[in-house]
Amino acid sequence: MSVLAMSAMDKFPGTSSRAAPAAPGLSKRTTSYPELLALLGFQMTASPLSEPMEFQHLRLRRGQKAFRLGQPFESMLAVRSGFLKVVSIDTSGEEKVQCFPMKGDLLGADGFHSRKHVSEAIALSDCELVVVPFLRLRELSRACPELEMAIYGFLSREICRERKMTTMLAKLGAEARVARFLVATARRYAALGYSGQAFELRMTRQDIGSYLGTTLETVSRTLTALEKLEYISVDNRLIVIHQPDTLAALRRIPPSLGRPPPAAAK
Amino acid sequence: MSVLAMSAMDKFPGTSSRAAPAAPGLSKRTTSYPELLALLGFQMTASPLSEPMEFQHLRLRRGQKAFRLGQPFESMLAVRSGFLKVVSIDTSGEEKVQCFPMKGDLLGADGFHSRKHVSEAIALSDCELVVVPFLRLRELSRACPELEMAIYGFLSREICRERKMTTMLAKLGAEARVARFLVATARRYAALGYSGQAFELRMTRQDIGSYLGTTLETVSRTLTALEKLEYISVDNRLIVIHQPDTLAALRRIPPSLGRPPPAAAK
DNA sequence: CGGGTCCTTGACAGATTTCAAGACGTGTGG
DNA sequence: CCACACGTCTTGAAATCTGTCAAGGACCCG
Repeated sequence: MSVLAMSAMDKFPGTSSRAAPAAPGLSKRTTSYPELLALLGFQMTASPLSEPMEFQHLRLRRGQKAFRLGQPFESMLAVRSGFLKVVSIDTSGEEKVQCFPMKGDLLGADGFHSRKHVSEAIALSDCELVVVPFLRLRELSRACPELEMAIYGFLSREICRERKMTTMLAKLGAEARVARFLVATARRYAALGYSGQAFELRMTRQDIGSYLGTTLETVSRTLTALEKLEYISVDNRLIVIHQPDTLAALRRIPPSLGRPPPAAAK
Repeated sequence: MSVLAMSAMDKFPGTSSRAAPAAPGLSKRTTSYPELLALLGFQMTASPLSEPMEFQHLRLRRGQKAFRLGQPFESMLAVRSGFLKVVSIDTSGEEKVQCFPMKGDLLGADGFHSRKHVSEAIALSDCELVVVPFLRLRELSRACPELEMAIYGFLSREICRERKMTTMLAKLGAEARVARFLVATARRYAALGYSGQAFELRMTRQDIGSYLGTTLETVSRTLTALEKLEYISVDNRLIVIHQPDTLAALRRIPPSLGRPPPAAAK
């Protein structure tokens, strides 16, 4: 029941050499500092480092956790490949999906403050992450003022994103939120060089509902309705977007369309 | 209609010596670096500065804006006294109250990223703010690594707060959100040394509704219901909290209580 | 004393959740 | 290869919450 109840039974990922079968582990592969900057999209003029610096990788299989609630915050994690969800768990046990990180995203910014992770990161597919130790980051930002600014910018961007999220939750109906989620997801895929037109959702309807502040039923119904309107095609988790602009601007679905008419039209 | 449409007609606050009657202005008073750190709650071991550093003040009268949408981001602002609201305005003109800063809060963290303000800060009362130029901050953090960490911590805390907000918006009903808003507001007053039991709201019902993702009517009705339950007392903007713990734990108000019964009880 | 803003309250429509049942899909073990 | 079990997804109907529209009252400022 307590937040701390679990901390004793969880191994810190990667610290044990003889890892349990289902435990995540450090891989022998590494990523160099310049590679890391490129992965995160920090466009900086080279790196003025005296010595080369390498960052270890963390491999996760589907369902494994990159970090757990209450675990001490020691590193940030950059996603090199794969898909995850970050779930916050408040004191009363309520869970909420906070984001769906993918390639190029950086996890753990929320832990800076309390020095403990206040959420869990769960792999939705096999993943390869780059471990960026907090202390290492501190050294680097000292040596390279541009990195410091980039980190400020990164954190600030995260704040902007969260504010957009609160605005979306506060002002839009559930259907519009689902529509925008699809568009946003499409854009993220497109930005990585994949198709922004057709893609596969890696999370369940329930995860989407949790993220968007609605129920899995509403997500499902909305997808069906959007398909009937021919804005999208849905085949289980396969999504094809036909009218991204319409979706992005959508505020509500006319009652008569897509949804079953109320028996007898009045 | 455009975001940029207004930028030309707005004077940058404090830059003109002959300020318009209703324009905010720089005051001659200043705050020293150590004072600023104390104001923001940064608990750091003194300041290893060679030369003393003073920060100018910005005075606002009720209704004036500390910064406007689209204005270049040059400074952060620390609240020394008074109350404000920060309102974001998206491309389609939708406004949403993002937060209600008060003494000790720092405004403008969202502007770091785009180098432009993406929101407006409006004084709900006369205010005195401390202007913290971005570039100055950069110098200081170079000289003082502890400050750099404090800034990371500050930004990280902001992210955590926003995440709590999205969780609240996503998981709680409107009545519970209003109840928690009251408790949170009470705690903020208490943290500043004021009474956390009785206080005055500085914002309108509409502002609260915008902040909480509901309507002013629902806010008003909920306050009335909570008063009937004797969890609080309401006298216009004066709030007295009788049962903070009950309020904090409240999830919904039983239909029969507080609200007018549906004509004939079934 | 006006005029305006802010607040309360009621009635109704509409959106969303809840509860329930069944279909679909996938992976496992026989 | 099939059957089964499980998690996931869809769909329906009813209950509930919340927004919308409307009207009146309270309050403040000039």
